[in-house]
Amino acid sequence: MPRPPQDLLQGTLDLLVLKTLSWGPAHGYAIARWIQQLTGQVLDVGEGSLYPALHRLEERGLVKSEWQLSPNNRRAKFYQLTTRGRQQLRTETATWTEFVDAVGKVLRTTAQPA
Amino acid sequence: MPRPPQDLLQGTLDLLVLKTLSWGPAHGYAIARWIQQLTGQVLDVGEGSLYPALHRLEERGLVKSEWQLSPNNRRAKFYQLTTRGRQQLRTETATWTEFVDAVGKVLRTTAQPA
DNA sequence: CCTCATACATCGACAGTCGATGTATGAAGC
DNA sequence: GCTTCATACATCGACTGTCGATGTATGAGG
Repeated sequence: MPRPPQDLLQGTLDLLVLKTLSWGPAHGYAIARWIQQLTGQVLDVGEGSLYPALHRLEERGLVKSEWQLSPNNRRAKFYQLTTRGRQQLRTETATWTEFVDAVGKVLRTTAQPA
Repeated sequence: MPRPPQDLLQGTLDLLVLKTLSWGPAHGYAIARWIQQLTGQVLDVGEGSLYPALHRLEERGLVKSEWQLSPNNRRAKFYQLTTRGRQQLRTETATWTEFVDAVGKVLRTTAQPA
């Protein structure tokens, strides 16, 4: 029997990155900004977490990278989802939802189970 | 500026345990069962994670323990929330909600932010 | 008796986060 | 020109928590 939710605990970053990339190719810095901005500062992705995550994802073949020039004319490594990455995004989203529901069930229970 | 959500990633277990104990005193084994049962096997709290967590919580003064006899006449250490633990439960629940909302915001966004 | 479920606990391997730090470069102001 | 700032990459070590395995003990049930 699988036990994926636990992996989810520290796997949220991967999910977030994958999702962000589903909007289109982006480089690390932009990914961090978008997440931060979108969540109103609630989520703060440190670069020390982000870059390793990106490398991890690339090694797993979920994203691929390419050096390009950013809009402001600076050298940047753009990441984009692969087909497998898109697939992974779907399954990880589902797992996340399942996990949140499960925690929610516990939090919403007011009486001790039988 | 605080950055609690990240701590939440591996802090979910604490929250779950705190919540479970809010239903009344319980021993470790029962806590694991309840969580597992309530979530329909989705969440599986390993004993190698649970006991350290319990000890951690006790050291932080959020729960206190007492040896007692379980219903089936077996020696067991019963944990119960302290006042500070109840407080902590409230704040951690709020943080969790905030975190889930934040992730949800990212997951529900379909277009690239400005 | 013998086995099973209960119930505690610890251990080492592993992985991921975090803050600090380092580098480089284009843009913008003076 | 010069300095400063934001962009953009990256790595490092310390720390923490999870996980699976393992160990012990004991009451209940056949």
